Amino acid sequence: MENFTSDWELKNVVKELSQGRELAMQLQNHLNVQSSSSHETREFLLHKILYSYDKALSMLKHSRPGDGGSGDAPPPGANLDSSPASLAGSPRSDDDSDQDNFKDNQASRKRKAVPRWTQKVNVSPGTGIEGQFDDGYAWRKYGQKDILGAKHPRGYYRCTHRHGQGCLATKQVQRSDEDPNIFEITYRRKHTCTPRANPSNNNSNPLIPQPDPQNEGPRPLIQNPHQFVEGPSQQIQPHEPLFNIQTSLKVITQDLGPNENPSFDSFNFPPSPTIINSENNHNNILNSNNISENYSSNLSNYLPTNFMNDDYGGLIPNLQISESELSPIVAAMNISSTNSSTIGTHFQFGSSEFGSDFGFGNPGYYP
DNA sequence: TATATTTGACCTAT
DNA sequence: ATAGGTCAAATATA
Repeated sequence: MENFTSDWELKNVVKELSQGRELAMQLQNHLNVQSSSSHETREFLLHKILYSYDKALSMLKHSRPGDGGSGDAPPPGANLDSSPASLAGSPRSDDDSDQDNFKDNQASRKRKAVPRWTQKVNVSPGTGIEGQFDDGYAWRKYGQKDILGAKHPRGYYRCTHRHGQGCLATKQVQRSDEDPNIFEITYRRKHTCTPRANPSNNNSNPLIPQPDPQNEGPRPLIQNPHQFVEGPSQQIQPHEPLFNIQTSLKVITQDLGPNENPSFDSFNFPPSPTIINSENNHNNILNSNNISENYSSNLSNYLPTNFMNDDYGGLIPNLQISESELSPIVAAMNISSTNSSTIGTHFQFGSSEFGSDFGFGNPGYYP
């Protein structure tokens, strides 16, 4: 077990290191030339580099025994780390896989093993905007609960297309006790709804990644502009490599574990936030080789180039917010950002539950 | 009127 | 028994 449990892990380490090198070279170019690159750009590169190294080191340290890592696929149950405090008790993941206990009622009520991944979104303070991200998915709030030990209630959201299209994707938004500016968003299940190109979104957010129209249909919708109590409706997408950085918001994403990252994270900020994200690309990136390219393009422009969709098992988290609100918000963020604002996201994958569901539509339950 | 949110009750897992 | 997650009626908003 001291060895990498799987080729997959080894590849990831190599990939991370290669990526770090690539990024370092880019940074070098930026430094040499007085290019138009801004500090943010450089900082972004720096973050990426550090992240890559940290990640690689982390993999080396843990080199956990893998489960069955098969090939390139990410091993399903690895937890890298931590469970956020706020998420406290939740994750348990293992699923026994018994599905059995289903009562007749609603399967949906059962907390079964469902793949889930968490992202932390840091929003600049004072803006009052608690995160708004538009990943192109529409969410509808269906509940809110006070969580033991947490100062703020947790909001529960489901895909708006649940009934219409049977999309079972859900997410939970929990505001951090310590940092009110941080929201932990846990996604479950991937979207199965059909995509529908929504012009409005695109227009406003050019940066927004677009999932494939064919696979999943993320469509940018917005919903409750009005209230956001503790849980903003936001969407994050772990998968796509796009990060939008639109304002000065910075998004930092990290994935905790190589295994876990389902996909990528992409955040879209309508306006123009700056995002720093890490990638979790293992999965996402279908072509690992191109990763660097993607980054390059992203880094340079901060614009996403192409994404792939998530096909990764549907783990696609989203942050969503109403655009209408975003604009203003973003603007605010920009301002503040100068100094401090940042939106950071961290992904954590949860554990376990990736088993079979991971791949796609899960069987799980349908309404 | 249609759609989204709020909120208490209900259900399940621990 | 308790905490977390979901449902669904009531309410709010466009």
